Amino acid sequence: MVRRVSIMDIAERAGVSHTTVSRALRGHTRISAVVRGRIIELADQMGYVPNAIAQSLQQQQSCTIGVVISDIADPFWGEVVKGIDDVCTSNGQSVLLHAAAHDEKLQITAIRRLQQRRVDGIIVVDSQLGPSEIRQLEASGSPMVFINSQRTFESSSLRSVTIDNYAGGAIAADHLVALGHQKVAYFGSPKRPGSNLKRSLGFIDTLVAHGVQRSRIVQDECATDIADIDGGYTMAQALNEPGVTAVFCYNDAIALGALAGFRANGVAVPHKISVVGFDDLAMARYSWPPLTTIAQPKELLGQTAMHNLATLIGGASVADAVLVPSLLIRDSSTPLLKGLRS
Amino acid sequence: MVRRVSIMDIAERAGVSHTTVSRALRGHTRISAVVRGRIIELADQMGYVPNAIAQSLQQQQSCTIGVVISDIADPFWGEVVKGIDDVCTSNGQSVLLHAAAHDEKLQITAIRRLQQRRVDGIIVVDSQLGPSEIRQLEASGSPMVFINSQRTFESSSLRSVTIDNYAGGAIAADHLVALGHQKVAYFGSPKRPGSNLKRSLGFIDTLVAHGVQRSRIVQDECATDIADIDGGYTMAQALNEPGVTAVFCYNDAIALGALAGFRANGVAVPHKISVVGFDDLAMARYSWPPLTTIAQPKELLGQTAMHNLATLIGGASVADAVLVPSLLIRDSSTPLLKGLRS
DNA sequence: TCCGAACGCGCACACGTGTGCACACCAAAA
DNA sequence: TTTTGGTGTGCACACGTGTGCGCGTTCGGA
Repeated sequence: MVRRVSIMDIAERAGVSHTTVSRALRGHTRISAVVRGRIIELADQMGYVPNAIAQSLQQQQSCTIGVVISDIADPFWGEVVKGIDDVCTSNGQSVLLHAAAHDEKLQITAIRRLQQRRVDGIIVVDSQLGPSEIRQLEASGSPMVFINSQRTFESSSLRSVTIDNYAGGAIAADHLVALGHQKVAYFGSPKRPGSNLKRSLGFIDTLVAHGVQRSRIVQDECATDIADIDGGYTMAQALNEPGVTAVFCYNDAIALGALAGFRANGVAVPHKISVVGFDDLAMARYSWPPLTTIAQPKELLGQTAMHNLATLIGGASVADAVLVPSLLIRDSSTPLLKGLRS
Repeated sequence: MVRRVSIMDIAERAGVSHTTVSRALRGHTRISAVVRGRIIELADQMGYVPNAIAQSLQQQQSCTIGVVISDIADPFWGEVVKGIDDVCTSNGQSVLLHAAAHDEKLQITAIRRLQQRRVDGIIVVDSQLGPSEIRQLEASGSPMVFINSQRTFESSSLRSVTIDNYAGGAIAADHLVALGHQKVAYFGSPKRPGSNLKRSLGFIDTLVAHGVQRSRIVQDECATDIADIDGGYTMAQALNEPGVTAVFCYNDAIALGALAGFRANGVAVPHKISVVGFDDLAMARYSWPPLTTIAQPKELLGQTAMHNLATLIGGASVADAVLVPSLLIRDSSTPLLKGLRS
């Protein structure tokens, strides 16, 4: 941290007290126009940059938001963070970023470090935290909002913003059943146990409600230590269930990998098998074939979380938010009959 | 910022001065074992969280790194930030993120805000800043490192970490010429004038050196206000030069869009046209066809920048770093003869 | 001329932490 | 007993900023 000019330095040069400088720069009333003018000019000329650290200490607020994120390189979370950052900058706040892979301990230490930095509030993305940690965090008093938490929790002070994963799974099932598919697969992600379970449950329940037999729904999961897209590729290659005509994937990354995996196996999408993703990544529109997917409002997710966090910080209370996903039909899914014809 | 227990509170409860508490918690010598034990226990029991803001003010360093980024949702920058964050967390530092689109003014204001926060150093990614701004920033005294800056600059104190864009373009040209292509196109990105120019120059110079006539090299550019991938799509659709058998794209996003655009036009890749990208995004391996590309060491870019920034902060000096890209041959490029045969 | 009000500014403190210096205490050596 | 040296602790300050309160000055009205 470079030594920089302070209001004391300006005060000395201007022949006034630092109090006067502070008031002049902050546009306080009851400072004579001449003095104010001279101080402002002097500050500019001396290259004064206000010390936000000292201000934070004095004002007891840092105007800083902490964000704990499982994987910053994931394009999905990138869009969410963009939404957060948008609201932050328009609020005059800054974002303190801390990565913490899908791991309880890492997330807790990240949160602790943010609390040391006295952030005004914290957004945790893809949280793996359970009831006991939540209770502990409640006690710490920091306003917090969880985006797409992997575990549900009850809390009076901590809030969540979530996509309706169960509904998303149901929409995918509706879509595939409407296309005539009767034997389907689900490609899951064990790294996100909560949302994975809900998407699969919504999917399976709805299939069953439409009369699909449970035995005709097969499930597979990625290894936990590989990237989603690689997992999708290997699951597609490994799929060895005769008669499966459609796959619903936990997310677009898995689905995009699956497209490549099926292609490598000579299984035509969508003619032999339909593929449905989840998220609507920027890439999904341009894959081959363009991916049918359950779209999440990614930036809105971040913006909503940030808005709710801001009201929490303001002392008011907000409700948990649940955003709804929507079906985006492209070319990777097709009616069964058309598929059989080919 | 919630009111939290301070070392003064602990001191009062322990019946000692805050000095003693501070020393006990920091593991200072010459504090009796009994007193230290009691203080540590008390701190734990009272839920003490050290105030990093006060520490920063006292120590004159914030242990915080500012990052200015053009687009956090861009998967390329996501990987770079990951590299930065890795080094930061292992150094015990935090990352203050500020978005600032491809715009000089925005980047300057972002830097100013980071300086107000008294970050120990700043990394600017995809900078558009010219000599006059650079000189201004030099005067501010903050250690800074630029990753893939769009404009070259001379500076005694500010450092850069760059991929060798010219060499990357040359590699692409070598590859395509070796495959027998004699009429080629370049799909550029005006949003990044510096790297765009270098990649195209390296590409064109090398083509010419290999005997390709200048008139047989066509160039196109995205609109500035749309996403890369959309731009690639439209450029591919608009390409109306008979005889062009290969395209080198500014980056993978444009190339992936181009793959879709050619497909929509019924132009087979690589049989009718070869496509080469730049970056090696995670997706590039799984596109159809898998994308030949000039790979950048993305995480290494971030790590190197962070390492160099750390030494700069430590008062030592470092040299500018130039990392070399490498050719990754996949299926989107193919020999011309084979292409003609189909 | 006198008095109250408004104005312009500084003193002193607070925020939470770390540290140089001094001081008190105790044990061992002279 | 005095000196020396080491040990454990507190005082007072610093970091840079904002603000309640009080003091001196000026101005307008009676």
